[in-house]
Amino acid sequence: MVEPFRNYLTSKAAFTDAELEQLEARAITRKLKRREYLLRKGDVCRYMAFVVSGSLRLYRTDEAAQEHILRFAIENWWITDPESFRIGLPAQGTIEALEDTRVLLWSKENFELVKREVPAFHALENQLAGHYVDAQVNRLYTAISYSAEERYQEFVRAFPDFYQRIPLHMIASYLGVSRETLSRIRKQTGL
Amino acid sequence: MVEPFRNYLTSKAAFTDAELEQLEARAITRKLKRREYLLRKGDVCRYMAFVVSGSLRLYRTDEAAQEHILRFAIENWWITDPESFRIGLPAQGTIEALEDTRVLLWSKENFELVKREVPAFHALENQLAGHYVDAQVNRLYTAISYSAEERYQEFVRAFPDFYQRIPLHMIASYLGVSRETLSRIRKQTGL
DNA sequence: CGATTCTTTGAAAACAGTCAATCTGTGTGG
DNA sequence: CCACACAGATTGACTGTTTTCAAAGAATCG
Repeated sequence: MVEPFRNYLTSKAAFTDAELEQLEARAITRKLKRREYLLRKGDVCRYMAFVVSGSLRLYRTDEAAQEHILRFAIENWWITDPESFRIGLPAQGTIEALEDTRVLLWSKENFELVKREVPAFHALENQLAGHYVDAQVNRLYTAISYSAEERYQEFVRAFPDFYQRIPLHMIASYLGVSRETLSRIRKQTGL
Repeated sequence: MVEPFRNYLTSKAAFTDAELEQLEARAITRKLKRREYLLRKGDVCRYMAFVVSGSLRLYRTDEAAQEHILRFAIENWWITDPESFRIGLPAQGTIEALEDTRVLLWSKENFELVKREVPAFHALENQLAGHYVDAQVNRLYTAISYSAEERYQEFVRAFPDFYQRIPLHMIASYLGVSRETLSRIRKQTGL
């Protein structure tokens, strides 16, 4: 039984004990050491992951071997390579643990199954998916509309939990600026 | 009966005549003149729109009154303000016709209803929503990883239909660069 | 045609990236 | 416990890209 996952679910909606057990029964647990990969570029992303503890990043690598971070995830966040998980094609992204991390994993089959078995979870998942789309649109909007400095301030505002824990050069990568530029922005604005 | 909509649907999946009629019966038709608004910032986005003919843009306006285009739509595309349509909150975005345009509109209630009534449409909608997320992620990736020139080339490659029809300053807005910069990029690369 | 919209151009300034060096803190092995 | 390696952060000098402002040219609409 995974306490943090249960707490997360019950904070979001009403679930019976039987449902909670059902959800956990369909998942497998996995521990990752810092720097370990949950998904390697080119492999099919077979799992939807819930972060029990620790943190991860999803990034893509360009022709010049530069890494560009698409998403962070800490406790109580979900993470996967959406395209690869959905269609079963080789992933463009890599998922790597930033700290020692514990995740719950559902295969696509089990994830679909458990959504059918537990309607409240299906509803929650729909809500999260919608929310994810909105967040994605907002991030795109800031990317095309705001300066590097404004994007950084927005990041700190929106994710205070992240910026205490995640190396600055990764935040720079997430924002689409060089680490040097981010360093200078921070100096100018006073963190 | 709306031919282009029927052609679109039957090209995507198998629908019976009854289903096609059902789908159309739940929609209303609307004609927009060039520059006319389908949605104004601050109003609730009540409709999911299918573009029968013409074209539209979805954009947001920042504090400096600059417009930033989040999405274009031409024939056979869907468009709405996703956040406002989903939660019923005032829209941050504006939807405006770029040409004289014909759309089919479903209210949220009718859209949900018709998905329940026509399972094949529900499945199609799920597929499109997934595809939309993937496209959104890819666009974000190009925004944080590529130069203005690379983003333009990618745009032309991905949307040859658009760039013949849409004013360049709007493409610049979509890409997140000034119109002057786009003009210079085009000169350098030879369109 | 006249008005508006759209596109291009030039010059200057602001912004961001690169390269190279240095500084900091952390943790590991001897 | 120290020395060393390593990852992360900062800084300076330089280069390159992009924006801004102002103006003019081209295309299109009514």
